[in-house]
Order: sequence, then C-alpha cells, then structure tokens
Amino acid sequence: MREDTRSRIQEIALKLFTEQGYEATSLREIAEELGVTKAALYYHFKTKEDIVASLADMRVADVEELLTWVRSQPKTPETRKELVLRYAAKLTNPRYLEVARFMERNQTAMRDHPKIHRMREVMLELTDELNDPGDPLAVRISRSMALFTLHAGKWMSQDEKLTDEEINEAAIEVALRLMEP
Amino acid sequence: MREDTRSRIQEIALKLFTEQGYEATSLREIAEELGVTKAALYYHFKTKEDIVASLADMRVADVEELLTWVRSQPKTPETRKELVLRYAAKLTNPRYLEVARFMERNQTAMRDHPKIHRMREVMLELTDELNDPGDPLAVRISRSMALFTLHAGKWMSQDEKLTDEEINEAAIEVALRLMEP
DNA sequence: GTCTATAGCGAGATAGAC
DNA sequence: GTCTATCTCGCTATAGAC
Repeated sequence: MREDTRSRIQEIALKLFTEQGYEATSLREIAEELGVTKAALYYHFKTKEDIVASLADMRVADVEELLTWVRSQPKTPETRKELVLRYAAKLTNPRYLEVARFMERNQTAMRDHPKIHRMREVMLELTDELNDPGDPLAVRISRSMALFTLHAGKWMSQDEKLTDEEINEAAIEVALRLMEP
Repeated sequence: MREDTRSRIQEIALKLFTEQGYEATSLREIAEELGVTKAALYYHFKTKEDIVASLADMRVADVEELLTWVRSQPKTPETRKELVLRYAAKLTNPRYLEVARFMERNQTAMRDHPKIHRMREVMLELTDELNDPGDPLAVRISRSMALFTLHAGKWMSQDEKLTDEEINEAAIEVALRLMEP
C-alpha cells in the first residue's frame, strides 16, 4: 500500500532540495525519480514554489504553537528550559528535522519565499524568548545557539551507531548547557 | 584611489551571493552594480565558478595552515584550546568572516564546486581535531559546535552597539566553554 | 578592457489529447 | 491523473569590433 502521489512528490523534493539545493533541482529530476513526466507534477502543485510552501507547512504550525505557549508563560529560567525541551520534542518527528535541514541549507535561495520568510521570523522570535536584552553578549550568544544546536547535534550524529534516544538526550544535554548562566 | 576591477567584482559578487544566493545572482546583476556589461566580467574571470574559486582562495590557505599546525602538536586539551584561539584570530579578518558566511549560506548550491568541497573537508578535519572518538556523544556535539559558534556569534552580533573587540571576546568565551568537559 | 550581438541551452510553466 | 508538445524566458558563455 503506497502513499499518494502528492506525498511522494514532497518526499522526493525534500530529499533532492536538501542534497543538491533548491535551484539546482529541476522539476524534471523530481518527476524522473517519481517515474512520471514533469507535466504531471503540475496537477498536484501549481508551481515549484508551492512544493516548498507545502514543506514549510510541516513546520510552521508547530513552531507558532510553541511561540504562543511561551508567550503565555512568565519569563523565568524554568520557562526557558521547558521551551528547549518542548522544541526538542517536536524535533523527534523525523520529518520536522528534515525540513529544518532543508531550510538551513537553502537559506538564501528561499529568501523571498513568504512561508520560509515567516518561518525564519518565528524562529528568531523563539530565540528572542530565550534571551534577556540586558544579559551580557556572551550569554546571549550562548542561548541563541541552543535551538540550532538541537538541529545540528542530531544532523551530525545520524550515522553514529547509537539509538535515536541516545542522540536525542545528548543533543538536549548540550542545548541545556548553553542555556545555563 | 579605487580598487582594481577584479577586486571590485569579488567584493560585489561576495555581497550578492551572500544576500541573494549564488544561483539567484546573475552575472548581469554583478555587472550592473559594477557599472559595466556582463561581457566585461569574462575578461577578468573565465566563468562564474571562477569567481567563487577566487573567493574560496581567501579562506582555504588559512585553514590548511591551521590544520597543518594542529597535526604537528600533541593532542592535548591545551592544543585544542589554542586551536580555537588561533581560528578566532583568523576570523578577525572581516573578509574571512564574510566568505565563511557566503559558504554557510550556499552550502548545497556549492556542493559540486571543487574548492568549496575542499573547504568543507578541511573544516571537518579541523573539527575532528577538537574531538576524541572515545568521548561521550554530548561532549563531541559540544566541541563540534565550537568553531561554528565563533562564526555565528559574530554574525548575530554585527549590528549590536559594541566594539569588534567586545564581540570577539564574547564569541571566544562561548566557544571555549563548549570545549570544556 | 569594455562593448554589442548572439549562440545555445535548460529551466518553469501551459495547452490540450487521452 | 498523466501524457506529448510547445511557449517563453533568462541564464552562461562566446565572437569579434572598437
């Protein structure tokens, strides 16, 4: 029982965009790997950018939810720690992690894409919630690295002979250490 | 007394490639900003890729020098710390930092470019020198973030009302903390 | 060293048959 | 829902005059 075509396009596009870059990946390549012609793609997505938008949608709602939550909480060290943990929980969804990597690797190419632009904005606001403007610069740099370290820690560990659980815990450990004063 | 045309092409290309992305920046745009036609660019660089190669050259030699140095040293905590400090010293050259940012933002687009490929390779080897294979994963993740944190810490602080010296010290502080056990 | 003109290509996108 | 055929566009790169 195979997935529907729309999902397979997203899956293949995400893979190729991440490996080769967004601009370097043509619709012809995606179609070829899917086993159809590129004209068929246009039945499922109006444009190439629409494919990206559908990928971004996998993340945006999650992060906006976190942002809403954190803003309803008191700005305490405990809230910050909890935010890192909740973000890490979202990241246990492999699709989320893959989309994050795609965005990270194609930052500039995606510069004018509204959905991606919104995503960056939300991530910046989330990072802001981890920081007090009055803190020393070193503290702010350290805290601003926390969420990215969750991503990067997992990316770099993916081919280790370790369980997802172990990788997850290690990434969280480093991220939380970056949050300490 | 203005710079020669070749340097100005590099300068403009570096700026546009970083802001808009490599593929999204056409030679026409570069030429326009320079005030010539794109045909003129081909007198100074054989291809678009050659411009990138000339940019990469600004970094590769520096990093290879560091790699040679660190491999001539005993693998001690002191050597590692000194490597971070020496890398930070290279980063005080604004051009180096800009080229690092260009590469970071255009990773996938530059995937098949030999010079950029070599650069990534050397950076990975440099990061390897900061790690013992036997260390726990959390320690290895932490140490692997150190050099990148020097870049990112500076990028994110560039519009703060602080001196380069203060930014530099803060970034080093965070990077060294990531090196501690 | 810079210009005009253009070759040559592959991209995204569309029309209309099946 | 997928196909063939085609349009249009902008890009890299080159030829050759000045």
